[in-house]
Amino acid sequence: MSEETPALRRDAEHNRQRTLAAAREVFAARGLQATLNDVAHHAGLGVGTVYRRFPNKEALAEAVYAGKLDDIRAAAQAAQTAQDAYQALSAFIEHALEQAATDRGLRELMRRGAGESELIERAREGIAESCGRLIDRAKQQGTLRADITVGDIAPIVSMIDSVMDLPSSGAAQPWRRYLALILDGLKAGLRKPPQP
Amino acid sequence: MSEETPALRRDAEHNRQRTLAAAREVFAARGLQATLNDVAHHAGLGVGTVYRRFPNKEALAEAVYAGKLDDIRAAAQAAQTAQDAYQALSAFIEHALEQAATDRGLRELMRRGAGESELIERAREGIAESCGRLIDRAKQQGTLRADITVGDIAPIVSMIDSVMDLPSSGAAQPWRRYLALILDGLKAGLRKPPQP
DNA sequence: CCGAAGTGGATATGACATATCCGCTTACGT
DNA sequence: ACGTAAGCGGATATGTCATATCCACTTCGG
Repeated sequence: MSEETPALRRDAEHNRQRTLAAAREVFAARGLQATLNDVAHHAGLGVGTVYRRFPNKEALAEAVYAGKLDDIRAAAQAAQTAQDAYQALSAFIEHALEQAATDRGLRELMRRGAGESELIERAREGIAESCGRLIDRAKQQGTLRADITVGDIAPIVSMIDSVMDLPSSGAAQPWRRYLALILDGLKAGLRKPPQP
Repeated sequence: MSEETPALRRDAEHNRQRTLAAAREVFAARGLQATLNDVAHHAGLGVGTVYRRFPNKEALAEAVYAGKLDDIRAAAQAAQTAQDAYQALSAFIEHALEQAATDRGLRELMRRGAGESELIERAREGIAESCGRLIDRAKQQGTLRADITVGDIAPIVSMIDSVMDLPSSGAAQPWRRYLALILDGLKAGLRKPPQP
């Protein structure tokens, strides 16, 4: 409330946008370890210009990804309205992974541990809560294995993530195959009966 | 044939062994990015001593992991003798992942792409060949889904690997659960029929 | 007991990313 | 138009870190 932004000069604002756009592209293509020099050059600007608007890479990354993470969180919340919870959960996971598939920076951000980025932390909380609700509901509907918990979502996402980093030889989006395989394994009532 | 090793002095040979042992421990615990300084210190030796025996970290890592990789390759070959190919394949994958589970360095080595280490390259070839045979045989025996290929093994291993790197909260070896989930998904004839 | 082999660890070297600084340029209110 | 505050560029200072070397000293072993 007290943080009055003094309004940027028009060219400065323009360059700020160019910086954000460049950062989005560079982070997506080369990951967060890309240099602010890289970003600046890709935007056709000097490094100084970038540092004038963003104190450091962390801040720039937050500006770039805050929106995307909110979208994902919102999607998890929106999934609550569906009547088939298992269906909604699957669709949400696939949706989230689609974002990750085209953005290496987002993948690296998602891999960050607990205290490494409170931006992620907040997103994770919201998403976990929504997923938890979906999971409970899906179990009640008898469509999800009873032994699945919220804690399984992160590992599953991480597993598919790792496939995306592989030097994909062959099919265009191999991760979809593996995701389908796993999601299928989560379904209730598909097990072969112990012994006939 | 022409490479005559001039036989080390007794203390030197002893230190070489200490270096290898320390490297095994340090690489296993902290990964290949650990410094040769770390290794030397952990062995109670000076850096110079380590560099006298191993020209660089790469060479030390090869000395450390050549054996382990050969073992894995051998296990893949040995699996051929089993009569149930699907069973043998599952067991082999689990065996390989058990090695990876306790050795971060090995995990990092396995993640290396094609041209990054010809040590891995050779191991990969042998393993791929053995797995290929097992896969073919399992399909013939009707125990493996027909759409699975050798190319699926690496991604699957990579997926489980990624779970091992996660800040495991909860069960001791979460990866076994996920491996079981996936292996189960590879079985033939478990699909729910399209519609009753 | 002597010379060759081995040792330690301080340090040179080289990469590399972060962030700053300041002379010059540009926007824009008057 | 013009003055000035805002903005710009990018060379470079700074800091970090791993690799590898060097050489005075120690130890082995014939």
